Amino acid sequence: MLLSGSHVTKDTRMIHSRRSSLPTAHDVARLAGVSQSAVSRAFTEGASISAKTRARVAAVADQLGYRPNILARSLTKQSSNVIGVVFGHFDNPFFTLALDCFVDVLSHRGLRTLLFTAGTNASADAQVAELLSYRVSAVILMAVNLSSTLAAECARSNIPVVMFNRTTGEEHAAFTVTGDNAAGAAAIASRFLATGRRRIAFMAGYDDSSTSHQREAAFFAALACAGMAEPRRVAGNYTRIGAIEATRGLFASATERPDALFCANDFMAIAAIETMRTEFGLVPGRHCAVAGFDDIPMAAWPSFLLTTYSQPVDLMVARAVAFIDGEAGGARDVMVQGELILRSTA
Amino acid sequence: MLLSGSHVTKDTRMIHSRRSSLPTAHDVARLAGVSQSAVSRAFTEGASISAKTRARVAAVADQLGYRPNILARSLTKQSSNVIGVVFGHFDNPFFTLALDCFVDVLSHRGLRTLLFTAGTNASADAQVAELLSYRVSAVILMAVNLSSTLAAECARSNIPVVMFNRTTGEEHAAFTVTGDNAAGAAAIASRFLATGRRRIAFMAGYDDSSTSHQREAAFFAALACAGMAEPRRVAGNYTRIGAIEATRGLFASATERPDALFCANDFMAIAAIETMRTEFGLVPGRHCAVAGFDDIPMAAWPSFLLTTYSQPVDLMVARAVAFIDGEAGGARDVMVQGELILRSTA
DNA sequence: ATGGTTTTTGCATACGTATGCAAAAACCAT
DNA sequence: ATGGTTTTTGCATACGTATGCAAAAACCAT
Repeated sequence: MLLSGSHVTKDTRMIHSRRSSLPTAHDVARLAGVSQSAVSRAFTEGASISAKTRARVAAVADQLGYRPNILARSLTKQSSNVIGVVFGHFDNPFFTLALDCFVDVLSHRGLRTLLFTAGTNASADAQVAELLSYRVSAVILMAVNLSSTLAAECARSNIPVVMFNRTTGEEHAAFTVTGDNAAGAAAIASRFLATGRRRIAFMAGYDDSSTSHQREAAFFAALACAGMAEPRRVAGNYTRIGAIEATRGLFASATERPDALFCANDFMAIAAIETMRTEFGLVPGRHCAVAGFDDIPMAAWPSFLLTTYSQPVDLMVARAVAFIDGEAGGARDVMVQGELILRSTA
Repeated sequence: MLLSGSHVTKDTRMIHSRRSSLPTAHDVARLAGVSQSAVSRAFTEGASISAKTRARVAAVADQLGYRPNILARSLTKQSSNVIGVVFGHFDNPFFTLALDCFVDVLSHRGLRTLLFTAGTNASADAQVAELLSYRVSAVILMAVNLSSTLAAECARSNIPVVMFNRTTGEEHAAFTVTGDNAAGAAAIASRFLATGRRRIAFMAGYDDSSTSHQREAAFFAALACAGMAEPRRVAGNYTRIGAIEATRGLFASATERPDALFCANDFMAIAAIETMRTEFGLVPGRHCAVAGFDDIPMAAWPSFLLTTYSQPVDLMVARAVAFIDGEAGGARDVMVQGELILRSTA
């Protein structure tokens, strides 16, 4: 009898429900001699239950390996504890850092992250529609856009939408968290002018990006204000290859080469630095000043030592999460201050 | 009457359920004059329903903005379509690339990604326990470890666990996908020897990492086989700062400096290259050969041009997903071949 | 038109949990 | 011990969907 392995296995399984899946609150209730309600209450903070029953339930639950089914809980609670994140730029460390930070901060609040990806400069409509059917508690869009119709649909369902590092033309379509694009661009313009740069160029991100637009506008305005002619403009589309090609375009003709270049983010600026060095033999900071935006960790690496304007990721993430928590005090658009970080490229 | 805005608002809301949340299948059924079952069937591939009813339901659903509640669906279907991913290394591009790839491949199969983070060299037990209560369909562990007891609990619940770029001592505790650590390390040893390197060093990852162990063992074995003395060994713990400090340790004394260094991954190798250059004035590839592991995109950047052994991310991800799909044909451990990528550092 | 076959439909119920409500139990002051 | 108050408990039901089953409808060949 002791050798009847299949019998033993079956017995063990029968402790749980019939399909060898995870045990339910009913299983625990039966074994603990209480009602299913009691089991539910034992796992609910502050529920009406005596310490004794809670302990008994906990013991049995432990024995069976019971954990409440969050799907079922979400169904009755009408809230899922899940935050949908739509993500686009895995190649840019600024965003992977922010994602890391988001997952971490959210998890400390008992919130989970359901991750979606959007094509680089596409709108996140498809992903957000999908997120709606997961009944997420909130949506975070990291550098992706959203149509106003879908934003309205989220609003109608009381699902807050936070746009991270992006703004939208629409009024109050979503919460927004951004760095100080205007101040940063202006600070970099000042730096270029103060260090005697005169043939200034700008490398844009991609067209649908509000950050690129705002940085460009403020940069151009600051230069115009100082009486400079309009700078040369190339587009790197926030990609490495785009930035490399844009840099080649800028320096192709040996005459009229720029002596200063502001790239709309660090990721492109680093590509520009490398291209200037290896393809044109230029020394960034001497032959041509280079500045970026974000202050990603890589900007401080000795290979680059990039001058840039910082976007404090931790703080931006904290602000975004405050929106979700409804702790933003009525604000809908938050701008986080950064600072000019001078290194050796400008 | 037309000015009675609140009345209008209330009316609009009443189309949906009472709490201004998303409409349900019952709402759609009522308006379309069919049963809730019909609505469910209209949204179920291959269900028994006439084209006419399906069209009518679709029209009403569209009008109301109805989407099936996936939480409820998961509850009845006993499967969630959600894959839990536990992630540790946001700083190493190899893993962010892999994560991007995972999310993409999974989404094309209708699977969603619930993302958790684990402390760098910690075990993922807490996260996996949490994942169990979300009734995920599978768990992917990216470079994190899992206790055998929790692996057993997953097995008991029929939840496949895939360890990505990590193996476990336990037999059959989980599926594993790895690169060819042994072949890669051996290839790099050969390269060092063939190019006349004699004072060879190795930089390990962290102690709990099977990849670091396997690369070290094969590297040491290959050198021993060629009659070399045991190489110097430092540990960079797979972090940038660790790698920088380890490099300083290696080159601190001007005598007995190594003339070749194999780092257990590219991320550390790049930090080593920078440190050698900027702090010791050495030219990687000339004064000291440097090799890494992974072939992350950055390894090909002109600033580094790192010789390395590749781990094809796409293929590794595809293999991991095959395990989840049960399409692995009974295999439990898969090793993906890479190749030695010669650039200028070795 | 008939009777048989196939398709479509709705009813009833299940999935696993949370919770309002009333009943039961425990407590407590006298 | 009593009656009142507070705490704890279980019952019943809801959350929103999927699906087996039987009934209804549609189809089809003669």
